[in-house]
Amino acid sequence: MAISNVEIADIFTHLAELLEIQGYNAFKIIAYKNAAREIANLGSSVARMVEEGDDISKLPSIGNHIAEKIREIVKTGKLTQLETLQKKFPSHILDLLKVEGIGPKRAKILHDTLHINSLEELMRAAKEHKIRDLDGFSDKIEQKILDKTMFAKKIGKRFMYSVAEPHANAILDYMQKSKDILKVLVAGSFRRRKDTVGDLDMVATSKNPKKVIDYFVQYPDVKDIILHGDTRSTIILKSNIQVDFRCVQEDSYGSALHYFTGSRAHVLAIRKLAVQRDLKINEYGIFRGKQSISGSSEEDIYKTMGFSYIEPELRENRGELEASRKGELPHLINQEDMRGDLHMHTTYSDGQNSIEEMARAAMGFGYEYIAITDHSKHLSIVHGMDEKKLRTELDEIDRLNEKLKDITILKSIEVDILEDGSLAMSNSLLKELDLVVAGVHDKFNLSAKQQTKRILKAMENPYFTILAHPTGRLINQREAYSLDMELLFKETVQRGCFLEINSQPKRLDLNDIYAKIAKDLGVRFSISTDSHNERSLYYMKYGIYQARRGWIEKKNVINTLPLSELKEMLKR
DNA sequence: GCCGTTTTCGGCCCGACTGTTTTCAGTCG
Repeated sequence: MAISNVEIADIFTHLAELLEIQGYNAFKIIAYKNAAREIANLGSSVARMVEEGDDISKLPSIGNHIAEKIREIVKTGKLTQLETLQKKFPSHILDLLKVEGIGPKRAKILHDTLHINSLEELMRAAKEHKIRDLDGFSDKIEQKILDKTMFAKKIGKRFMYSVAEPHANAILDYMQKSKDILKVLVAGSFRRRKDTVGDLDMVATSKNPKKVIDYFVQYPDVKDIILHGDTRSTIILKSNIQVDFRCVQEDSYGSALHYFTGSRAHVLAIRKLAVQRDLKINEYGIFRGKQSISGSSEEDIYKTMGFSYIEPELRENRGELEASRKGELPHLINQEDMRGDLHMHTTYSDGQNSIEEMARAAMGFGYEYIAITDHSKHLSIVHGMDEKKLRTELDEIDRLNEKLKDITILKSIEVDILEDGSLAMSNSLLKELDLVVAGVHDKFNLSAKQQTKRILKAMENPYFTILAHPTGRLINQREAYSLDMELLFKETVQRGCFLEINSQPKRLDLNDIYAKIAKDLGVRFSISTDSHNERSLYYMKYGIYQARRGWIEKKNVINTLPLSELKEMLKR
């Protein structure tokens, strides 16, 4: 399997950080970081481009030097320059940078004078008061390091969107009660609906920022106050989520919101364009000389720079600026577009509610149809159905469709794709179903070649309809299994199958980057909840968020279709 | 190391907060 963009990007990030600690030219370091970001965001596989002889030095932020390094990485799987550096600096030294208050300069001093290379060694040195007398340190900084090192070790993970969400809503609610606040919003990756959130960024307007900040740090759920200035503050909640708060005057709201919504890559790209036009953009507005010419709303910012409004989910510098300028931005899908949910479980397998309970709950969402997709019987699935049990379930669905007039229950199954690519249910039964959702639930460690072959073999079955959670990743728990994604996407289109965007908060699989690649190759999707009880049907919104980040439109999604059209679509 | 609608050289996004700083370096986002 060729090396992934993320792995290549990581190599350049590590290279940049190690060079930074060594005190190399700052702009060279920025160049490596820019290259890393560009590669991580790229829609197509860099390794594949290299193998096919494309000129990667034409890519933004990639010149001849970095292109040569990339070719070395693709060819050998590693970068000699980085290996050499790592021999000099143990890999754990980069952990020091995760401690609040330690940047490259202080990390270098700690390494050079006290030979500190890990968080453990840092903590020991701080406890023994060896740090306070170093150049650039003090007893106060030493104490801060001691406090923060504990924290750095605990964290290091991003929070799932659904975990951050209630905290974001609660603190937003609290801030709205301040009488000094005019407007307030949660910006950052949360507003961009990213599947994981590193911290929460809040932006507010007020005539009296100081008062607002003082109110902010009194939030009852605060564990620690990191920073407490006149216009900004940073706190840590008891849940260990960091919240950055920024307060500006009302005529700067648009630019502040834009800046703190990010992404960094998106904002930097626009700032560069501004510089080319002799303008300056900061969080207070767009300036020509000292004259502010824009800033009160985001629409204003984009218009001044010659763009149509760009939805937060698209702001990743993945082509949205060019698309906006050309008037080719997608019309992103909305929750209201959904007419049904095509993946859910009942007590027939590992779900907690009956078919009727699930159907009635779905009616509450205004759905026209649902598909019941209980598990097939297989070693890895608890309470999976055999043929007899599925037959019983189908009979019950017939009775319920007679009884319930406002919703149609489609007959389906979540069938296992076995290691040899066959499906764990006989075709004589599968052909009676309206659709077949199939998924991989074991043998995650096959090689990319084997895993891809397994799934493509399964798709040869004429009753195969939708591939469930295509990469199997679980956020913060399990990596995606190795697959040749582009081949999978092309074959999916070729065979008239569909890919799922699974809305479970810990799955969100396909993710945004793959969804966009797949869409561009003509793949159509099902966005479904994989609900195991009636309460989780609302997960649909998380799947929609992920789809929007993947530039997905209503027309790309089959469960936005009216039932009659959906049925046509499901015929292979 | 990258990049170019005055440039193949000389720039590189921009500002707030902290510490102990009397004018700024380091860090962070």
